[in-house]
Amino acid sequence: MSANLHRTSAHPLSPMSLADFKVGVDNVIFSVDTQQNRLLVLVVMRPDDPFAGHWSLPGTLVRQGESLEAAAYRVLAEKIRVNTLYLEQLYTFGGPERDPREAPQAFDVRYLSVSHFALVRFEDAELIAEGSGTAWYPLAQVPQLAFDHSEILTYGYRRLRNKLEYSPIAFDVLPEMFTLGDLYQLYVTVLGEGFSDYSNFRARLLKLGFLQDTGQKTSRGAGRPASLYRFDAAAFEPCKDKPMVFI
Amino acid sequence: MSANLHRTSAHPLSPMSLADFKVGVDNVIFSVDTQQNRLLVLVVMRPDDPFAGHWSLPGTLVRQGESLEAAAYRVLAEKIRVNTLYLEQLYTFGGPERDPREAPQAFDVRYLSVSHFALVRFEDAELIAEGSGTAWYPLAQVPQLAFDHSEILTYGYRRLRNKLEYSPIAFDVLPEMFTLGDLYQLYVTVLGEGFSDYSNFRARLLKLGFLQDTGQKTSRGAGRPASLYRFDAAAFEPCKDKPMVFI
DNA sequence: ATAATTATGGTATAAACAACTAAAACCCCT
DNA sequence: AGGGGTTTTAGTTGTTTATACCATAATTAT
Repeated sequence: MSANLHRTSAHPLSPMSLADFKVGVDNVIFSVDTQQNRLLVLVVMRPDDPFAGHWSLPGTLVRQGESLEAAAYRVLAEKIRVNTLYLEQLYTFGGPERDPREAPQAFDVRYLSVSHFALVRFEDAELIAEGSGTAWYPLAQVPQLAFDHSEILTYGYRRLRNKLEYSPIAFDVLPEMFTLGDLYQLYVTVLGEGFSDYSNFRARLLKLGFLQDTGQKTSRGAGRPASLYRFDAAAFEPCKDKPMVFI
Repeated sequence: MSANLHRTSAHPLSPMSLADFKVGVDNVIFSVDTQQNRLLVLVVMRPDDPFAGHWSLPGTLVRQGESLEAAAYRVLAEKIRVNTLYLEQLYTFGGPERDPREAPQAFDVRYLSVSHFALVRFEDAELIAEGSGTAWYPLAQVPQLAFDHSEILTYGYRRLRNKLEYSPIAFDVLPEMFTLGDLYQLYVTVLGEGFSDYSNFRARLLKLGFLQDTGQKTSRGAGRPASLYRFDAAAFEPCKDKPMVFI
């Protein structure tokens, strides 16, 4: 190992000191079932040890020449077929004790997890190889997960709430045209009630000015038909970094 | 390489597909010089190739048995002596082309940077080995940095602004007792003016109720003596996740 | 028709924001 | 000792915004 591998310190390295890593990505993939108003998380059954037979977040090890983001998209694509989604990096978990394969004496390999967070449209998210160990779980009913994945999930849920409050990610998973009721239901399902009643939510969102009325109406069951709106990304620009709702 | 190294996919691996990583941490270390009202960034001169003679963020490779956070604290401790600080993980940069040592054909090692963000108290941050390649630069005058470190710095500055707006990190680097003027100056130095004038800033912060008046006064030069306040962490709890100022 | 249901468009009240003004308590200088 | 400059402190006022609540419109179900 040559000295210039060491990037910033001027000290020469003792040959045993650097760790070698395998880097994985683990995805917290959320979806909102607007039929049943449930917030769902995608989990997979581990086929092999360690934690064989336990649920975990979908993940993979990063391949040669593959970016972290590409690996995250690949994991997602291996589990579900979906076109409409939002994905971003979440946090990197890398303590030396997070994986039981890293026995204290076995200092030859360490595992690092660059976790990602995704929100996908439930209606067109088609599970690949359903029944064989891939499942949507309502958030409150997700079982204990392998490794430190439960901790990652907690972190991801916090990010989801934050994103929904400050970013227009809802429109990445809503249909092209949607009603204000659809939008409100999505928010209630994720954030719970108590952030705003429907009437005030409506007034606030419309005032922000990035929802354009398409003129079309929809009639779904009883009640007055609702107007269909479209998200106007350009008109959203001034609203960036400002909260859309207050929790 | 045994099959159970592969963590979640059921497919067997071709032996060449996984990447081996060296993992580094690179720190964006900010400090506020309240004497001159300047926001400073710590940079170090690279002694070796690649980018020998260029400035970069202080960083190091992660050692065996060392957590990411521990590595970040170690880098910081190697460059400055400081007791009072805030540190958190920022983002992980890991594209396969971010380091020139990763030649397209040389797929044997990849470099990953788990960047961290820190804010330290300038008054008791003592540079180690000053003159020999460690320097505080005002943010606007930071030169082009090695690798993708300029991008990391931009990311870190965005995080700093965000943290200051929503979190009580200012009190991690202010003295135990401080005046409202001190606090305001810190905010102005980082955020620029235009978020609130001093009078309204005062009224807002005091109303939030987590600043307790110590009863003591300080007299620094001309003008009426200012009250000294202390940050009350317990009283801050209800204010968590609510913005302290509006940009 | 009538009731139930859902969408829409308000109002009133209280709180918060923004710009500004005035007083208080110190320093320094003559 | 007194007056001018400086900085902290404490407001005032007009405008905007959040919150709770209500009335009406347009549809489906009975």
